[in-house]
Amino acid sequence: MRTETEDEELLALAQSFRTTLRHAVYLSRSMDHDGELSTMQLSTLGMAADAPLRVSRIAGNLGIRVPSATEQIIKLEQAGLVSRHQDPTDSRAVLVQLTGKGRAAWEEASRRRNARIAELLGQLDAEDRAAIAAALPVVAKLNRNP
Amino acid sequence: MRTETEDEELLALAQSFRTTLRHAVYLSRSMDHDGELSTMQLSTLGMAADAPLRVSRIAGNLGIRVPSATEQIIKLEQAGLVSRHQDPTDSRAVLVQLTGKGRAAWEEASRRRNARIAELLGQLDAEDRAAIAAALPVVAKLNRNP
DNA sequence: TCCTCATAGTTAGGCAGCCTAACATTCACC
DNA sequence: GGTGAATGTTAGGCTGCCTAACTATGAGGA
Repeated sequence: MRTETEDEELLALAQSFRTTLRHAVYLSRSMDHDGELSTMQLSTLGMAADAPLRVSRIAGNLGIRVPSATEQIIKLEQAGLVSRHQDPTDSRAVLVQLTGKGRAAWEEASRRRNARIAELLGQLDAEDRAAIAAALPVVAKLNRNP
Repeated sequence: MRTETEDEELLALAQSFRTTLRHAVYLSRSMDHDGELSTMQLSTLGMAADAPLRVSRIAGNLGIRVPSATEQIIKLEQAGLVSRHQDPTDSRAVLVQLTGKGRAAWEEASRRRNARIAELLGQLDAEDRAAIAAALPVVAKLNRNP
């Protein structure tokens, strides 16, 4: 059973969390112009980097609908970064695969973006960095729950 | 002077941070349909809640350009949530002020959104919540630096 | 005073990214 | 073999951001 005080503390934490979520979105947006690839496109490439992936899986992982994913993938295809093939085990499905150019672009953009974030995090002292490091896995949990 | 190992650790942290940033954006987007007000609109109302605010200040706080802020504010005005007045001390400037209806809508939406986040955070154990709480102020620092 | 430059905001036009609805195709199962 | 589910694509629309161009006002010097 939860007490009233605990509920109030939780709400206060939620309030701060909400503000920080907004900050995170700004941060993310400010990172979004490191070159030609948007964050979403970068994520898409990153997913397909390990193995060819279905459109529906990409959409699911990105948290967007299938038509929106199709749109992004078509753009990436037109840029020569991915190729689309029919899934041999299910002709309805389409497998999205990185091209050589796509892999190179992904690695380069990924490297550059990590460097920019590292620079940002490098301005923090060790204690603050530790706080960040401890919180990262927890945020991932939050996304799996709902 | 920074060692190579430290640099590598920093890059690894940056990589995780980047992933989590994406998670945060998803979380934020999933919160974005709790009613009629978008996150940006909610933030705008929140800013004007304390005192009437200039359009340029709102844009700056939101991290967007002035014309984009004007657009949002006009929508809020049309919805009857804010009013716009010429600044008496500078006729070029426009002060954005909450209406009664705007304040009520903001409080209601804010309360609802906090409750949803609290519910999410409530699923975490105390240790995880502490990790989140410790990291929140650090993210705010990151936004002030760049 | 008047001229010039800076500042505040709006308008116009464009683009990216997301959505739903409707559709074709294929699969799975009875 | 026929029916319903699953996978993508297409079409159309909306939101929210941007830059460029404009108006109006303020500030400061010749």
